[in-house]
Amino acid sequence: MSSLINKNKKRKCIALSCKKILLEERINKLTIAQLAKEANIGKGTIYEYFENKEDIVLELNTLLYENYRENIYEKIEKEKDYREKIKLFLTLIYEDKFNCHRKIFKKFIGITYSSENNSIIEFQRNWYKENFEYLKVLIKESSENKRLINNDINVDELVDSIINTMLGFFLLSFFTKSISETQHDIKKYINSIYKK
Amino acid sequence: MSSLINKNKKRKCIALSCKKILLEERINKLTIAQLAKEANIGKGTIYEYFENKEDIVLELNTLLYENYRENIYEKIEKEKDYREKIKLFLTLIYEDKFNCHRKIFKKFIGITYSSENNSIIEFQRNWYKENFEYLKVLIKESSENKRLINNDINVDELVDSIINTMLGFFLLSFFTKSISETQHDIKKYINSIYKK
Amino acid sequence: MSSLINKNKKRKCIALSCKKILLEERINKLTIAQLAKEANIGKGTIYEYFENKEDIVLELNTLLYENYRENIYEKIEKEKDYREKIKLFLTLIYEDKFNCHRKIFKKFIGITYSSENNSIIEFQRNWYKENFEYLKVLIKESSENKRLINNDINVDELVDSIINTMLGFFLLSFFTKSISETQHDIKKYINSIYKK
Amino acid sequence: MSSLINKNKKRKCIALSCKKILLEERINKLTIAQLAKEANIGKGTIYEYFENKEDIVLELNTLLYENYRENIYEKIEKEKDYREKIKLFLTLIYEDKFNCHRKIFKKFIGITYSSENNSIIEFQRNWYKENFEYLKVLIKESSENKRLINNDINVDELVDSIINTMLGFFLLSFFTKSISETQHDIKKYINSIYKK
DNA sequence: TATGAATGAGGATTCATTCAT
DNA sequence: GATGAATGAATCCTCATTCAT
Repeated sequence: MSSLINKNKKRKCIALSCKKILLEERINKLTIAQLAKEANIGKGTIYEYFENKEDIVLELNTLLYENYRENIYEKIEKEKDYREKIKLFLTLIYEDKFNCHRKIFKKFIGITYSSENNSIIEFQRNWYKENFEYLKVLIKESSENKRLINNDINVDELVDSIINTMLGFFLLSFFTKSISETQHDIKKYINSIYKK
Repeated sequence: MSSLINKNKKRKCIALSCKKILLEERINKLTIAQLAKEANIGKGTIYEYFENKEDIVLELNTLLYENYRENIYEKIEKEKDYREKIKLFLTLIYEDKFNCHRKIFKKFIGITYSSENNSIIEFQRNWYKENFEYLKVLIKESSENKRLINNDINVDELVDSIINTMLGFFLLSFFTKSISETQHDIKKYINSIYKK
Repeated sequence: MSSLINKNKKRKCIALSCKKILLEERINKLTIAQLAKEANIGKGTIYEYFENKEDIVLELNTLLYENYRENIYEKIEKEKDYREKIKLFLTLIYEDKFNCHRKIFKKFIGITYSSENNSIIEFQRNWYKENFEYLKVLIKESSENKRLINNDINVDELVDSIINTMLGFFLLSFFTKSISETQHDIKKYINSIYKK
Repeated sequence: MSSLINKNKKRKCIALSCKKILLEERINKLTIAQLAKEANIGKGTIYEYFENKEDIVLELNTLLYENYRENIYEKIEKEKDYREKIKLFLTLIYEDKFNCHRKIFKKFIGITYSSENNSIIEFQRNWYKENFEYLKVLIKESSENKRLINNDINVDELVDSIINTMLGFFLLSFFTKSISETQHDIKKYINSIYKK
């Protein structure tokens, strides 16, 4: 049992070693040899813990995502106003402290749409579900206090569209806008779904 | 002069040969040798027309995108109702006839977020600009007839958020929803920005 | 007949175009494509005038060597003192105006000892013969005025050893000494074969 | 520690496999595939021990040069007469037993003047220094017994010129003279620097 | 005579993976 | 469990050369 825990620790350790390299290089420049060196272990050892490279990147992404989530959930908790909570939910990723996370998430998206790895697809589905549920609660709470601009809208549909929009903003933030513009525009967007 | 035209034709021809392979394989399984065979030309010939593999995929993507755009613009033209035009703009990509386009676009997104190729970044920027301008016209026209649910919203911000949402829907259509659900949800989303 | 002359002119023209590239790149970076571009002719045309790349470099080397020879012969002619003539014969190559020549000669030596091209071997043999004869005359003349330190030495042997030494100086000038040191040392060397 | 020794042994082993091929082919015909085959190892293995092809040839040259040096130093030691020692120093390379060495040294010179490899330049510099120091000792000893023909000459300059001459003889031995002529002429040359 | 598009053999190099220690 | 030397398939890309125009 403790062996399993150790195995898990080592997995994390290896995956995190991968982070430094991935921040500097594109994924297909990440080599097992390089990774082994960075993690101070033998090349063969990596295969004791991972099936392949994508697995490692998935593990890294999961770790970073969990870290990111904990961080933002905590912050969102502290905020009392629900509309502001929602804004935080969509914009905290653009804070400087998440620069690395953003870069890795970007590369992970690259893999997601290049490979056909099932674990990755699974991760994406879970990401959606989690965000959906979390945002749904926020929206419901917020709509009790603030009136949504559209009274008739189905909450599920609204939540869904917000998540889609959030994803779109994230993706385009790498190409068409600056970070601060993105944050600003997201806030405007959130305001636009509420009555004045 | 005619040589340049021919050169361009050949570029297209080679890029299109790439399509068949790309539909079946992931990008890093697309080899120059395979492509040369498919295009019935020598490996060296490919390098007369393209700098590298990414260039070819970019050309293919551009070709398909232009074809897609012509197609949908034509259809949107025929539609009289502006809200419907917008719906078409966001949903036509999910029609069966664009199945291949969707698959290639997906792979292209994979490259976009994996590589640091400047031409690809340029393509993304142009994609955004074009869509922004096109959609802006539609929104303006539509808001004259149909009243937007949010009277005060800045049109640019609205257009921007719709494009972001459109992109988000597209990306998640590969993982979380069926094509028909996606289309349905997009229509609901568009309706939600108008008064009843 | 005039066709032959033209053919020769073109050969020279192509070979000279090769110079610019060769000064910047190592020989195996010199490509026919690059050369054709520089010479403003078609790739195929080059094969009308040359058998292969080594042939072109040989032609270039020959051209430069002839130019160099004319130049130094002229200068040596002007000098009256025979010991000084000999010094000029060995040191003029290190003048700034022959920088390019030196670089090309160096690359040519690289080819000489890498390939087994017969024309190149022939060129080397002729180079030796010519220099031998030319230097022999100088030595003879000089020994009539200045007394050689070694009275008994066979002139042929002396000439031979000087040419060998000259070659050695040239080769090591690329690695172990500065140009000015080389020139200085050569002069000392020449002085050493004469009585004070 | 013993790993380092083994690594070095393997390097030598690979480099020596290169010898056989190099004796038959020119350098740019020496392929990694061929070399791997000859050395009975995988192509990839070569890259565990060497950076590139030039590195391998440098290693081979170094090995052969060390072997050659040991050999001649031993022989020179046995000779008592210092003038004869010097003659041996300049002529032993032309003995039949060094036929292979000579051929490889020739090819190495080809690389030296074709490439811009720093390690190779370093090798050349060291070669000069070593020979200079070694020959200087011989000259000094010899000049105590035999009187140099030129009493005033600076020993350093004399040594330098002899090395240059030695190099020149070596280079021209591939083109203008037979081995035996070369040996003969070198001996004459050495005699010429001494009084009768 | 001149061309330059087309070629494809060929080579360097990479790197995930294995397996004996 | 850990290792890292050995591997060789796989791939990109080059470039001399040809030949139809």
